[in-house]
Amino acid sequence: MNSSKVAKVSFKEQMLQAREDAIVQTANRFLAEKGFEAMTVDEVAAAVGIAKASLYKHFTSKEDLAAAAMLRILKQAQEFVLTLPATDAPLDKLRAVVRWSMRMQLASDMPALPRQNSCLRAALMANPDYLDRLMAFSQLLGGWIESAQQQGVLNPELPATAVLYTLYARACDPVLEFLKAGGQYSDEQIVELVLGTCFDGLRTRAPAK
Amino acid sequence: MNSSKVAKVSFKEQMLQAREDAIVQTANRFLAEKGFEAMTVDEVAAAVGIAKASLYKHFTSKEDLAAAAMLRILKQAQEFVLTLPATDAPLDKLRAVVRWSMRMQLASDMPALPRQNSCLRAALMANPDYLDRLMAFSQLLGGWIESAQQQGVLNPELPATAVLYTLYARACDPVLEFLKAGGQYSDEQIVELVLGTCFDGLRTRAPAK
DNA sequence: GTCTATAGCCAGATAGAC
DNA sequence: GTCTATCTGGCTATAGAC
Repeated sequence: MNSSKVAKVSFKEQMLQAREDAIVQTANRFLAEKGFEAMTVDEVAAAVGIAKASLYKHFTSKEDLAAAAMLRILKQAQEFVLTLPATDAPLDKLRAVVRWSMRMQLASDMPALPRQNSCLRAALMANPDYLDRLMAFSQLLGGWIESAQQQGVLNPELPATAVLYTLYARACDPVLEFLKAGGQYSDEQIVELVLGTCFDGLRTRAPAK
Repeated sequence: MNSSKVAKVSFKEQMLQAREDAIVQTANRFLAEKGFEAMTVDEVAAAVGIAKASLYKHFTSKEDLAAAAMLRILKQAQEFVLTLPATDAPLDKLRAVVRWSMRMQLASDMPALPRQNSCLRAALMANPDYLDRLMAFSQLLGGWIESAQQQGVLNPELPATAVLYTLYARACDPVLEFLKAGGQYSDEQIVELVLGTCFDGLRTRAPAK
């Protein structure tokens, strides 16, 4: 008897969690497609198929909802880097992370980074879980960057933070959108094209010695 | 008598034009700092020091106002490229244009490119003057890109449009904002840093033969 | 053309029944 | 917790006097 009650509660909680996931996933898509300001809570609720008031039982504000979506994508990024073989070279791991983020963007699953002067940014900076994860993720990538620089494959004259920001920025690079709108290239071609310009630049490479 | 009347009218028109320029310039700054959605017509009017209704005598809508600002920055870009010596190498001219756009961004004078799915974009695409200028500007840069590729200094394997978009995207690269927020580098250092990663990439260059 | 005042609308957030 | 219905504030845009 007791166990059935427990199972029942657990089932309810699972349903609740599943709904919350659906809300965040939907918000994530709208954030990726339209940005925080243009996204409305109404359309998120409508797309999920619930009333707006129900959504507000899960999230206290639009910023709170968007922050949950940003936290979700950050968690996914952390899960992704766990799948990378430890034997891979640091430079290859960095490339893999950028490739992953660009694929997410092309699939409309990557919300754009909030502007410096944005209310969403304020909400994120007030979220310790987000901040902690972002710092841990940045330190992981920062370690790879420094290793690659010591190995001589990544330009050692570049500040590690500048490299880090450059990689982060690929997740919201409008070049992907432009090339996709052109309709001339497949998603994978676009990813490899932009990945190449990111690491090798636009100039012609000197032939390897 | 007639001449004084003409002069008077001309003076009035000049004042009117000056006011309109002030409005567009202010709108341009807010577009650069907050983006189209977050900018309000109220704050533009307040910053200029006029009533909102007066602003609407000059521009029929918020989109119209923003389009005027986008047209203005495009005209400035066209004026800038006219100052480049014809004797400069194409690659140097491209570099100069990107440097100019990044300086404008750091000075909060460069409005962000509108998203593909934005009402501002629709207004711009409906503006023949803007479209014509954008096409002319793109063809000018496109010519320089192809020349640089034929000279072998710009990677000939990259599609010219991909190069063009990559250069355009530097004007709204969040990396500049991030590095500026860090407070560790001067604006000029940031510009040269990002210019370097754009053309030469993140990887270590093979030593020149 | 400039102003004050306001219309009209829309989106974020809430009240209260079930 | 979910819903319908509503409040509230802010923003675009306009009316009308001067």
